Amino acid sequence: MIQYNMTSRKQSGPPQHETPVGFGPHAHANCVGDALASAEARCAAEGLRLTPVRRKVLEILLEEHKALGAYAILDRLRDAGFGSQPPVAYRALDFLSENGFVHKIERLNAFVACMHPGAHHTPAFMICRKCDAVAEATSTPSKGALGAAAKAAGFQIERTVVEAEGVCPACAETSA
Amino acid sequence: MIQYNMTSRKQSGPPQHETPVGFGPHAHANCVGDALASAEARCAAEGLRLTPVRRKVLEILLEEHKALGAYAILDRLRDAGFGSQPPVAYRALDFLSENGFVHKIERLNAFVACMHPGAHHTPAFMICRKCDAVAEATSTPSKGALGAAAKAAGFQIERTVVEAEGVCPACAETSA
DNA sequence: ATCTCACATGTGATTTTATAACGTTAGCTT
DNA sequence: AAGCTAACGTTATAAAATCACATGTGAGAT
Repeated sequence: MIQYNMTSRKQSGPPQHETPVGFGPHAHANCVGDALASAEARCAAEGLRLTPVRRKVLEILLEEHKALGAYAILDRLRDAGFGSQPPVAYRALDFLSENGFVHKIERLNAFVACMHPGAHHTPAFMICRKCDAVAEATSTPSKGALGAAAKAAGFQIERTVVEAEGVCPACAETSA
Repeated sequence: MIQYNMTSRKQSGPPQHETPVGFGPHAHANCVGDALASAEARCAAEGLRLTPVRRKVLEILLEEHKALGAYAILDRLRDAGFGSQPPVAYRALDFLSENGFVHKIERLNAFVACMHPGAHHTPAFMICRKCDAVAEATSTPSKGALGAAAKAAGFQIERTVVEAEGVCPACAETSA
């Protein structure tokens, strides 16, 4: 199994947009630990309460490193000894997504851990329809055709959902 | 109530992208009739079967001119004497969206009639969070930051979801 | 003309996703 | 300790989507 870095910051040539997080293997233990630590730090700094359930949900999403439905998360919460009714998961997910630690993938009715913690950003996602792997990039939809259309129409954009569905490199290879 | 044209083709200055459909009033009877006629024509030309249920669902969406959930559509189907179980609506919606006559708004779990019938396009939507009005524009997400990220990651885009949530001109005025 | 095969529809049941409502608990503030 | 607020646990229910299976229907083959 090849081993390459997940972010492209250190690679040869990503042009001028933010780290398009790639697919494939990477230093996962670090990635989980670092992200959790950074979430804790930010919560402390901003007076947000990263309670055990919330922390566990974030950990689950970081561990899995793919989009999980609320009920899949709930199963894991139950296994870990937390409450097992839907609101437990949904409330944690609400908190985490309001604060940018996780994002909802509308196309899948599922959730992923944020790959650009800390940064204010307008996320964009690449979703593999074969393996459900999800990679996060950043987009600037308000600067392209959509932004122009919004301006022309007098529409004030507050939030954008940008999701691309397709086939990830690994699955493309497998099927070939 | 002001009266302005819905398409911007005839207006002063939309740059070089396709007709960003605007919000607000327009010649609705024509719009519904024309769209239905054009759908019928295209189905005839391509050997697609625009059956009564399918036609009715398209008509409902054109009439309402906003995003409707499958169950809202189902209610109207029942009133019109069609079957009243969910699959009736979902199957018609599947057909219509596979063939580009309607689009699903993932953010709302709802459906709208296509405003660019006939054209192959990658739709983008502006959704008013106050009144749920939806305007359709076209986007070129594969040409911007997302396209670059996909290329860098080796991800093959097959389909994109682009939805902007915000406030439409009418609602912005009302609240002011 | 009728057979047949693919496609479309009707219906009941079920699954999946999400929220409402309400009491209890935990951590702060005073 | 009293009182406040945010978080949690649980029951119940709503909303969105699909499964499974019987029935109907229309176009081409025989």
